[in-house]
Amino acid sequence: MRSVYVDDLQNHVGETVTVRGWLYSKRSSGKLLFLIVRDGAGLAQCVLFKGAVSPELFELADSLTQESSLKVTGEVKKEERAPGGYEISVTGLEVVQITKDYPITPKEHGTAFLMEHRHLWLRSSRQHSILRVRHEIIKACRDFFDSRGFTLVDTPIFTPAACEGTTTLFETQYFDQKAYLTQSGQLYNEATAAAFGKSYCFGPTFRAEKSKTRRHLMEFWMVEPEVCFAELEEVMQLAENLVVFVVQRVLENRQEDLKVIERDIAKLEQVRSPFPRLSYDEAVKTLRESGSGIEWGDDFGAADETMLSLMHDRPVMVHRYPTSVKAFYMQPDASRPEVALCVDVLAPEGYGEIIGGGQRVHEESLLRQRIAEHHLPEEAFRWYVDLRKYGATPHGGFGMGIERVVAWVCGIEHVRETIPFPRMLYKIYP
RNA sequence: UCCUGAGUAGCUCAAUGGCAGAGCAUCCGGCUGUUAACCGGAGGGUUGUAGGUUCGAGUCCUACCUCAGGAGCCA
Repeated sequence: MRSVYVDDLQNHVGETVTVRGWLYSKRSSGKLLFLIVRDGAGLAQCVLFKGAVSPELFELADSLTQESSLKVTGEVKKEERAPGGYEISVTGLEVVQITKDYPITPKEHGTAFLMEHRHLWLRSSRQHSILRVRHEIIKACRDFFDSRGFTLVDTPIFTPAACEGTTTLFETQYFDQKAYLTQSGQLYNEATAAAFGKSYCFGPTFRAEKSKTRRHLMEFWMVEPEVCFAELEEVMQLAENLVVFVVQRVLENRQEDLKVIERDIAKLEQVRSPFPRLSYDEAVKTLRESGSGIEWGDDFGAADETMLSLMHDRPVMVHRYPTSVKAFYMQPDASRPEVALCVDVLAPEGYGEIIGGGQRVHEESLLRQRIAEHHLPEEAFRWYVDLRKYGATPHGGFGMGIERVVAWVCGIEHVRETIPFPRMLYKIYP
């Protein structure tokens, strides 16, 4: 018998096919039995009339429990009343395993309970849709860079030194020496960009900060492009184009999933170029007028970022932060060295920072000075300084946090639902 | 790390210091077009842990544990 996936049923109307999957739910009105079968591609309603099938088959179907694995065979019919528009009239059923006491029932549950059962929660339609949007976003990022001449060049997960000296890193043993899990591929990207002209990396990132908010994970994914000869303006344009492209692709390909998640599509349709741009100076002025106690020189607090994010209907780009609140490698503005040539992209609707980046220091002497000022180990950065000795160019790039983008695009509260198995503060199960 | 809140049936939640409850799930019965189906019945409890106050504690007090929300921290 021909096995098909549920999203392909429309091409098999009138044929007898087999669907392999799990029982999502069951409804019965006496001699009429509806099985909703989930196969990963979709949900299919399967129907049995007592009398029209053998008593054994009806009995077997009636004994199925939620999440039992099975192979169901029957004729595909177009049926308006069925979710998805197609229905299978069951003529055969093979039970692979009867499931007992599946913990997640069709009723409501708290997030603590659901996170404890994350390995099973992934089967629920809402979680399933969120992760399909995540897949689309990741694929869109790769397509965006691949079609613009970027080369994917992966950067290492194990790194030899606490590079920036700012974030707290996860320390691990690397034979007889200490190593740290990467907090960013950016420094290595600068080396690969000088080899490939423009490059990007896409991988997991680790931060040991004890952050406990809806925007933070200990392990998350970042896509980081780096472009030689690019100055701040070019970096900002690239970031804007990427965000527009990604949102557009989700709107094109994942309408069904956005519907399941109940996302307000109109808000995403507003995400078009050009994005509003705001210098840090202007942002501080606006925030102070709105009642924030922020002083020039402070980094934005969570409330400030949310406020800025709520002021616009599309992502807003904030550029030229004070050099003192940014990383050591940020290139200072030549006309105003107290500000850095950097940019953050804040997603609308209160979601906040999804991208951070800018132009990097490209002069050897200035970089050496910065390394000294930040008390960073000179030896660990020897290779990084080398990049400024051999064919230095102005260059820049940014990092985009995938989970924050998924949370924003899906319109969900917390980043923990945007990654299959979130690593949270003190929580590493399952 | 700090602040706030919550832990009661498998799940989601009620219960003025005075008999431990409901809905869903499970099991049994009924129903030929259901959409979180519906209707009837049954079983299901060391009220997070340890101590204390009280004639009497799920409820009040103390400590601890766990979870949630937020802050700080965080290219």
